Amino acid sequence: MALPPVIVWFRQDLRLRDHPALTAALERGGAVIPVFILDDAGEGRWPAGGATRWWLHHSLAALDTSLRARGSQLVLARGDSATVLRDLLAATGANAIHWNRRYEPAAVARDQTLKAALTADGIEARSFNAALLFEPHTIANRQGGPFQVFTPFWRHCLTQEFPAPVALPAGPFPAPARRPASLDLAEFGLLPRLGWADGFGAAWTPGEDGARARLKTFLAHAADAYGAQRDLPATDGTSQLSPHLHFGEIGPRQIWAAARALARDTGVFPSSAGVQKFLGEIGWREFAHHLLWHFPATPESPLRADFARFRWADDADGTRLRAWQRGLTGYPIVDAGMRQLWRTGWMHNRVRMVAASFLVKHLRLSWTHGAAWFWDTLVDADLASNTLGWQWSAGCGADAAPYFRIFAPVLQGERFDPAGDYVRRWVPELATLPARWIHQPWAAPADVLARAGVRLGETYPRPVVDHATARAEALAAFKALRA
DNA sequence: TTTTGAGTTGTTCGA
DNA sequence: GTCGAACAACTCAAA
Repeated sequence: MALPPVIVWFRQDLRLRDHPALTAALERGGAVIPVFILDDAGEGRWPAGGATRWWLHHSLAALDTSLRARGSQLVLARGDSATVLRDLLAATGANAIHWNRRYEPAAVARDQTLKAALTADGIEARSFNAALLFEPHTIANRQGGPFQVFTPFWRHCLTQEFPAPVALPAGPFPAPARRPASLDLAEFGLLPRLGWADGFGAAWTPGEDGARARLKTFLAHAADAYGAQRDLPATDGTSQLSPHLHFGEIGPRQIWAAARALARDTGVFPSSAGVQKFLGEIGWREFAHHLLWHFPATPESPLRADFARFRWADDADGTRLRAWQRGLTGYPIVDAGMRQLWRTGWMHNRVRMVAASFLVKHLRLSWTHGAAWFWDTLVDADLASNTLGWQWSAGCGADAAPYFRIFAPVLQGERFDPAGDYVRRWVPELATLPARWIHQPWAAPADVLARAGVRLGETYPRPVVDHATARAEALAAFKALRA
């Protein structure tokens, strides 16, 4: 009598290496049935946005290819997760389900209910940690509560131990006697009907192999210089691992192990200040997930409750929001970022901060508008990171920027894109403007504009708000909140 | 137990 | 041109 098969429920862990749920299933010795369920309703208010759906399509294809190379294949299903899993149990004779945990409020609630119900019915439901260095409930301050400031959080984390990544299971994977039916990937309808994602494929390689290649390239070429280069949007100074991390094509423990391996040559860990800074970013991702787990209302509500009564600007017809979304604010660094986002599904981190500050401070539109737009357009849209980032920018979250920190778009452009290469690339109508004026075309002499073929208000917009005025109004509005 | 110092990413103003 | 101060308020942890 063969052992009953085990269902391995893939979610945001689309890899085979360092996959504790899969490894534990294989160790039982029976067949494994890998399944992915598209369950939008189960995501609560945050079903995957357009750009992440594009990524998910390709990542699922890559995972299926990897599984087929091991004699297995990914079962695709759509609908209520619990119902699908119950049907699969019945159809395959499986008596156990394994999954790696998620930390978004809707997923946590769903998984807890499901686990209790399955256990009550005698089905073994086991969950594992593949997404984080530490389980959120194991990291607490002296008072026993969650850290709300990054530095003490991370300092504390660095004193704690976490397991090494789980090795790639040896193949082939035992297949079940009865293979359940699967949808075709195309039936998920994850790819956009319109062509807005046409440029994504040139920029990204979704899937575990793509993630590993990206990490390898980054550690070999960019990590040591990360500290300085990461702030320059015209260069490839960042790791660009965020979408791979979101879908769990690679996990933080693997990244940690790879950085440690790199340090073997020097005998020092981390091997350089750049690597240390990069690992700190892994720490921020960790911080974001822990905060979301502790404060599940934060995707919609400010962590600092007094912000709920902040008076945002009136934008009833959506003019301001649309100008920001389309990259037509008249501030080149902001517009370049918003257009890079639209074209590639990604925006450089430095420019995200500038664009976010501009929306919240200069346009005084709620951070929730920005969070919603990023959620739909970023290939790395992640509820934990998106929430932390926007609340940080607005000054209403954990360890948030002080209200008077208002990024000056011209200054930021001149400081971090001094030659204007980034602006030229994404705002082609300014491409031939000299660097002296490229971050403030409205101030350029008429003959300079004419030679560059720029007609303000026609080929490129005038600034939607005046910086000095908007800054003063934002300072007053945010200060009033304090009173 | 209480006090104290420090804390991702900035800008402007005035000396 | 450079530099320090001011722009709050609160959490956390070390002393």
